[in-house]
Amino acid sequence: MARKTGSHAEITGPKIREAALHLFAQHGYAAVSMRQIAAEVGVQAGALYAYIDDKQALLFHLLESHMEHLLESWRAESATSEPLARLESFTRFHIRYHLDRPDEVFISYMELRNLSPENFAELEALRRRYEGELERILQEGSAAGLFTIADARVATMGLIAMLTGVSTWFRETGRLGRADIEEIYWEMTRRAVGVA
Amino acid sequence: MARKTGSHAEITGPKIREAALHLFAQHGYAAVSMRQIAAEVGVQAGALYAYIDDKQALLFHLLESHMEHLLESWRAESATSEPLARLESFTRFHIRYHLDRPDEVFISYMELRNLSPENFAELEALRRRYEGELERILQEGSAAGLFTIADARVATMGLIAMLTGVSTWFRETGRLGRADIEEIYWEMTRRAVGVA
DNA sequence: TCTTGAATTGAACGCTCGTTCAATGGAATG
DNA sequence: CATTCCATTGAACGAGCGTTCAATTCAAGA
Repeated sequence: MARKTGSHAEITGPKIREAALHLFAQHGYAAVSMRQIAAEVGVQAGALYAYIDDKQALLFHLLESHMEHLLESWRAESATSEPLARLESFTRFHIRYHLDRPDEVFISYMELRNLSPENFAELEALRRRYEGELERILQEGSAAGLFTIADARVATMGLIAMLTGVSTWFRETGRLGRADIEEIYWEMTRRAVGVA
Repeated sequence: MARKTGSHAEITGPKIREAALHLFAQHGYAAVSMRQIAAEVGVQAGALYAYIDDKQALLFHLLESHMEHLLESWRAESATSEPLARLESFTRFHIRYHLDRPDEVFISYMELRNLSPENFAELEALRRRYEGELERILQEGSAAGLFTIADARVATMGLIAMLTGVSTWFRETGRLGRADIEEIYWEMTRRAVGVA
């Protein structure tokens, strides 16, 4: 047998990315074999290479499109309002987005070191752009006398780490719902920048 | 040739753990081969098995002793004083400890999923105990009316994520020194729990 | 219905993996 | 100096790795 009944590039392509995303998140890039990905898709390992150049490119494109989609989504939601409202908007967006995509978030932080140097550099740039969005809010709020922040860059890194961390422990079936989490984290964020 | 000149168990044993720690942190557990570790130590791969049961046990013992040492160190430093001072003490301790051991910290957060279920459970328990130390401070401070916290557990997770995150971006040669970082993070922590 | 081309198979490539173990040579003891 | 013991070698094991490609079969357009 060769071509399978009902086989289509538009179906198999996305399926490969989904399977890879899920498996990479679960076991780690290095621990997942092309044969495992293929099995999840329902094809033989060789078939994957009609869709990807190699394993490395598969990982890179997953991370790249995650970061690009993150940036696009934020820019679509971000309105040009005053700093405090923008900070609240960013905080809630970040939490929501990260809770919605635990696999993408996980591999974006875990698998950076498995990228080739060039791919790593490109992803770093995207990550910095996203961090820059928050940093700019903090700087503008600071300049306007609304926030009291010793260092915008450090505050950015601290807040992003805190907010992103939610995806490592939050469980949909847990004691608190998403709305509760959003509220608590927003309060902590607001206070951290010196707004009572 | 067999036994090498100057070979000693007390030397090779620690060397293996050091090499593994460093390589796991750099490339990830799954991406590092026993032959790579052996090469770093300066022996053949087979020699490692005089010191460890298998690769999995090597990882586990690295993570286990890191967590145990972290707990011991905190308990040695932690005095029974009032909550705000304890919180400050914890904050500064956590930052200092994590900046001092970037490799241990890295693999402790990255390689949990490469542990067998039993080993994972044991490490989770240690991690929870450490988190519990902070959570208790927050609860006591809350009960004493010193802190204003919506949920001690969520605040714990948020603060630990923020504080631990410092080790992902801090560079010894950077713009700010350790003392600066400690100060800024302590201010953010203090504010986050509602202490002006 | 026939033809063309796209999607997939399955075998094969050369390598590397974690792990075992008999053999061996240096260290330690007396 | 002889002996014992310990640390290590180096080859070997079977398995799995990422990747390639000729062969094959199904889908789709004429």
